[in-house]
Amino acid sequence: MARRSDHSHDEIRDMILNAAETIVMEHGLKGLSTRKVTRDIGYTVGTLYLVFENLDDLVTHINARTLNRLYLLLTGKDTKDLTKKEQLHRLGQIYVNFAYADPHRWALIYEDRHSKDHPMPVWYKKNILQMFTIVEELLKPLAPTRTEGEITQAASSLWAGVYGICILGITQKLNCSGKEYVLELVEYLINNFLKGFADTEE
Amino acid sequence: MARRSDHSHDEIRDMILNAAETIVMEHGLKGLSTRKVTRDIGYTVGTLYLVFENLDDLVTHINARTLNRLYLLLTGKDTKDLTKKEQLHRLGQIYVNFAYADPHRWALIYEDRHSKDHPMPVWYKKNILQMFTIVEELLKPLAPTRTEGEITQAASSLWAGVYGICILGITQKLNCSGKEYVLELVEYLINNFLKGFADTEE
DNA sequence: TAGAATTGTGAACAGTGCTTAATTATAATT
DNA sequence: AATTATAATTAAGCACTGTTCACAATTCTA
Repeated sequence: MARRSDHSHDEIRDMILNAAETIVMEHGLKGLSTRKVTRDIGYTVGTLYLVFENLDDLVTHINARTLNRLYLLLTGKDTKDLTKKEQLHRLGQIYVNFAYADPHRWALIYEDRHSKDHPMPVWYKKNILQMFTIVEELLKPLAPTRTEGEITQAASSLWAGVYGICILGITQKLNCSGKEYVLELVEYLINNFLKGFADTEE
Repeated sequence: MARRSDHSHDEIRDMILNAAETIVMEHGLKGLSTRKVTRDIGYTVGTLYLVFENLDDLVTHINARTLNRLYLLLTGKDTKDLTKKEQLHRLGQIYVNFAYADPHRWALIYEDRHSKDHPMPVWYKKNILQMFTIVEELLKPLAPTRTEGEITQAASSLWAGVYGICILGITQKLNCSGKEYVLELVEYLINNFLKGFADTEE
């Protein structure tokens, strides 16, 4: 059959993304396959390749969604009554909670390794780096004397660190992997880092 | 043919590990397959399953090798003339250099996700955690008043952070991914962390 | 209503992990 | 030395994978 128009191009795109996301949440990347996804939405493999370049492309788009969701969470809460330092800790908590809420979906962001032949799309890399700018904005007022380059460096350093704790926790590579313990570790890292970095106590 | 005895059980094991490691170094986990590995050593698939449980088991053993190599590097250098703080920085440098020397092989450690059905073998988890104890030993004299639990926490927090920087650098998820920049970030993290953590300047 | 355009299919290709019956070379026994 | 037993290795097979593409089915246009 053809042009069933049961669903528009964009609708199918969304259906595929939703179905794929569900599979990932339940079974991780290993459980994801083109046939499963399209079977779940009542289509066949070929259709997927009308909407996405290939499976990697689909994964990239799932991750873009995840990153956007996370971004909204991180920037959403009203935190004007908190000090910058407290806001940074809050950021860490949201991050860890997000990761632990759907480990598979979150970890997928860091599972797709883009080789030299298949590099990250530019728009997607922006999505990734967006994260760090949130941290930069919070670090700026904590160290007014620092240059922009130093702020960038500090944000990269600290937030990559937070990520590291988080992923090692979720993949059971720490001596203790419960969410509470990971939250503690993140708090600990931020605290100590700030003692070395911040000019003020605000 | 049978019982060729061209190679002993253990020899085949090593041949498989070597061949697999080579493939991983050149093409990453995605390039690794049972057929390729066994073809490379002049055997057929079945033989692999005589020596390893399955492909995941093989990967685990590759990683164990990598971890041991790394452990030897981290504990090998004579650093008695350095302060504890300097030794910690040296540790970070060795770690980053190791990762960048063979990114695929190093990253493989963090690519095998063990699910609940297939958890990490206990002996292997020990291999992983071994890393952190090196850091603990260096942190102890820097903060003599802290309890053992706090030292463990600090080491986990700091070294998971170092790992995070490293993996995000290698997988191009930082604004700048050169080795030199990653070395800077690691130095930065350790420096600031120690300012918050250490009791002494030694 | 005929023809053009588009949408979706599903078979095919080359690969994957893993299992297992059959085969064969050696070692042990008679 | 001939035979039997044993263990090593294979090759075929299963159910799956990503990806492509000639074709079929449907709708739009003329």
